[in-house]
Amino acid sequence: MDEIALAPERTPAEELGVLIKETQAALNQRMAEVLRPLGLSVAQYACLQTLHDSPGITGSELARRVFVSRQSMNVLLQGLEKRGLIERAEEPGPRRERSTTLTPHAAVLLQSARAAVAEVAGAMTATLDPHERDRLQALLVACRDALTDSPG
Amino acid sequence: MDEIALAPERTPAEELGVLIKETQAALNQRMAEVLRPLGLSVAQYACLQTLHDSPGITGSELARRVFVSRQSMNVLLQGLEKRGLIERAEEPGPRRERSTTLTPHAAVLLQSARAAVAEVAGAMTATLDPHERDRLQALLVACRDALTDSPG
DNA sequence: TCGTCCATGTCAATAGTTTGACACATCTCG
DNA sequence: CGAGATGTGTCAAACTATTGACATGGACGA
Repeated sequence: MDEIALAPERTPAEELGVLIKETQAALNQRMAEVLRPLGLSVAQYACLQTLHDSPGITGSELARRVFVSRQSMNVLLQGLEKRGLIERAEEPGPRRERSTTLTPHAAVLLQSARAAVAEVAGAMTATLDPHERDRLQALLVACRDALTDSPG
Repeated sequence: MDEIALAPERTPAEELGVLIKETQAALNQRMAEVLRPLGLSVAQYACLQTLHDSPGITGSELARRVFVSRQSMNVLLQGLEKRGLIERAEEPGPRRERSTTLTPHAAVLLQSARAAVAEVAGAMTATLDPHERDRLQALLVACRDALTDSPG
């Protein structure tokens, strides 16, 4: 009763691709859930967190790290500025860039957000021992680099 | 000169989270690049591929598997229908569902798309031997399940 | 020095997605 | 049998993000 196998099966590599998407989607959803009570979207959190790690960074660089266009990052920053979470330098910098930094208010909020996100991430890797975690990290780095290096 | 470590460092689990996002973003971008010449977006490809694996599936179920709302899946399907890639049953089914199937034209197109995507996925795992691939898959499954089981 | 090139910031238009709401059909349980 | 719960399809509005375009301000090389 089997159909003739004209349709090729899904390769292991493809299954890995959908698995990565599934995992990322689940992680994103859980993060959105725990960040919602704080009034933050995942993109906003990533923005604040990156800004905390690299203060005074430019908007375009921020956009690259968060994987959005610099235009959407701009509107995102406008929203955060209105809420008093960030401050942008008025004086245009070396090129034309406006240095962006977190306000004390944002630093406090970020602490709560970080705790919530860390809990989600911890739950994700709860069943993994440290060795397995390192192994997973190394394998993912290999996949990411293989994807980003090849195109040029 | 060290600042007091009020700001907690990023935990290994969190680094894993951003790594998953980076890998998924890179994969998505590469897929978009190779699918663009075929006139397909990544979402459209995922839709056709899922429909190929499970013919006659309902739109809502399709939306769940592709991780979009059933409303956006609806407009997505409308676009595919106009291009003659899918056909939706007029007769409302058991509940109110309209069975959706691929047209022969879509099957041909999907073959090219599958080949292109398989190449990208293969490049991603090129540096991994089969054993490492299986290990990565098992670890990702553990992470995904830990995220989807806990909330309920 | 000057012209070309690159990068940032921003505006406008467009496309894609989500949220909220409603009608309809089925299932389930009292 | 009947009322509520559940699931599907669809419309409208709001939101988010992308693409395209432009001005501005350095950087680099002839």
